[in-house]
Amino acid sequence: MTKADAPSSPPTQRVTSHDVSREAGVSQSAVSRAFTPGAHISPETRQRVLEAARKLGYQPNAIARSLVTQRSGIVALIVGDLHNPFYPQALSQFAQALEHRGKRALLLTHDARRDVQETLDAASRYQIEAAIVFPTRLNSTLPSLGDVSKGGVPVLLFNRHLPGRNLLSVACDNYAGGRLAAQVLLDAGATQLAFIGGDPETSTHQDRLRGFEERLREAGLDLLAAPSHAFQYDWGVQATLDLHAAGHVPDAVFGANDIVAIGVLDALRQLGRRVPEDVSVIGFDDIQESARLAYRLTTIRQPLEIMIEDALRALDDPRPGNGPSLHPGELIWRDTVKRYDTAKGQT
Amino acid sequence: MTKADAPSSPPTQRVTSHDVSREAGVSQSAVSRAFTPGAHISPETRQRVLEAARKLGYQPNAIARSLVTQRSGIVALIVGDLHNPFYPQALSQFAQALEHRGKRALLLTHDARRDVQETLDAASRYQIEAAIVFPTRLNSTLPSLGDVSKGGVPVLLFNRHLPGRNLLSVACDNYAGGRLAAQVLLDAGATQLAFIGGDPETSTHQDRLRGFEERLREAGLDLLAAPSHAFQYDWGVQATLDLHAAGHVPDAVFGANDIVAIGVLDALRQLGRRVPEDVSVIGFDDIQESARLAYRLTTIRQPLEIMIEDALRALDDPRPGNGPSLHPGELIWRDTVKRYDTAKGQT
DNA sequence: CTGAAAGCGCTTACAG
DNA sequence: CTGAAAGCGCTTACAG
Repeated sequence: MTKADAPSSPPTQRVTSHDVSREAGVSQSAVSRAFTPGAHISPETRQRVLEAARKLGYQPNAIARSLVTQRSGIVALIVGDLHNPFYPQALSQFAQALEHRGKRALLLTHDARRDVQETLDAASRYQIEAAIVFPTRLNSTLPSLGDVSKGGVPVLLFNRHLPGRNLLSVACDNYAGGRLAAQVLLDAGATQLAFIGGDPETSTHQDRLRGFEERLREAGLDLLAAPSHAFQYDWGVQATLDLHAAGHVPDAVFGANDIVAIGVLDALRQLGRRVPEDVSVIGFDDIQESARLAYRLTTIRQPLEIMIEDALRALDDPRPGNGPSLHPGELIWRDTVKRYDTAKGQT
Repeated sequence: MTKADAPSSPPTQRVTSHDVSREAGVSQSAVSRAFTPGAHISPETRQRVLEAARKLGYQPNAIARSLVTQRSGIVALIVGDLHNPFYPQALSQFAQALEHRGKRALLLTHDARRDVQETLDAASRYQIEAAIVFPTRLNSTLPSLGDVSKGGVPVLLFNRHLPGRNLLSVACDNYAGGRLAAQVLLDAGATQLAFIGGDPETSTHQDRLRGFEERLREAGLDLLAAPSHAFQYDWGVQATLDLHAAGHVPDAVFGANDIVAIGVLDALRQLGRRVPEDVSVIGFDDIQESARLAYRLTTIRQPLEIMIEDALRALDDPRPGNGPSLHPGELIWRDTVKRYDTAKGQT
């Protein structure tokens, strides 16, 4: 039943620690110890084992190891649709950070039609040590998420905060970011400020809006408008067009994230409005696309690396009360917000 | 030593098939059978087991199953840097397609500093059934890749073709795509055609260039220039600026991929050249960004879904001679190439 | 259809 | 330091 091997290839079939022990003339335990960092084994034996292993092309079976150690070393990365390029970037950085810690990332997708719980169940069969959930919209699936968290495996929400839940969470300080966006726009001399939202059910949308609106109110200003729908380019375009069609002409727009803000910019250009002379635009995330010469979007950068480090740290010590960690966003000045002095000159 | 449990949470500790068998009053084998689709088990017993399982929150241990069945159900997805948004998209679609087949994706990163072999070794410890490699530049690591392929686990290169190697490979027909790009640009009336390349060591770059150049030559034309460096936005900008600075003024540019072509567009705009009136631009891939109103890039779309299906099919039957599958690209007309009739009017 | 038992490839007390 | 042995949680012949 074995397929004919290519001439030069070894007789294959999986090579196990027994094969190596035979080759090295030691016990199977010794082979195991040779591959275990802190194990009690003489340097000579280890050397002999390692050589035999190399000769046979032996790689320890991580599956078997997981079974006995009860630690799989696997962390689940659960992603929804990846329309927002912010997430792929986070994803690969997570995978890399996990590897640095000797762990592996199991990639699972989650579409809106199914419950996240299903995906988490599937993941739990692989004895994952933790799960990191990249959100699209999670609201509909909140209840079940809590259970998993209790069930033993810590679940961490990336870039979302679910108030009142016993979930780990790492996010940017979106409220402060919202305030910062308002501040920047106010400094630019804006008085007619609009917020083009994303998915209104998400904490990112809500927190950014709240911070933005609050800061405006402190300045004695009301929001010109705050339509919301989805974190998508098309929506940014549409909302901007609608806004102007309805006679609401902003002199500053805060896009709920960069993808939306880029849609805003393209719509503004189509409407013949000059950025930043006629209208300032600021976004959130700082994705690659925002730096294109065609956009040069001023935005608030999420400190991805720090957030990821923090996420992994939190997962190492998943205290139930290890509430959301909030990281301040960083203002990235580019060309879509009127400069202070320019504003002064014009006001 | 067990940590104190939260009040409402069950006594936890992993629940196994033995726990379920006890609860259901059957043997452990019966529990196993209840969770095995085609197994010989009476509907009643299965029902009883399933209920007990639900009650206890039992999930079969996929790790243990893998050990005995010798099939992990895990496929490694090995990614380099994800600067090109084409790959994240492919990545998540792969993960999804694998799930549809009951398999899981193990996500591994590969940076240019290390050998792909290391990553493949790490993956093989998890008894992966196959590996799919998303390239950045693979040339330096070719030799080792062949070995793994022979070692038993099929390795498939996505979007690259390594001639003469015993590797599986799925890619777009880049040669034909190059010819198509030339055809489209010739039809637009162009006579001064430049190719802005990507990484010159990659098959995608080479094949697209070859097809492009060949078609030009058939039309009695020479390439105006064909600088190459990397599949990056900044390079597209730089190369275009350099080209013009050197006095090579193209009336058509083929960007080796969309990211490069978008850089070309931005540089052209900066130079004050009108697209497509003064110069036509075509790209390759059809990433999301290409559809932005600011770009509306005419491009050749890679048939991602078909390529992925084909990749998974090939992995199911990894015949050594299952050479590269080539899929034709699809021309996506947008606004960066002069229309035929327009061209006619102007020529 | 059902259960007892062997065994997948490891790790880890336990003796020596 | 080293080896023999038990056991991680399953699947799967083997009898019945």
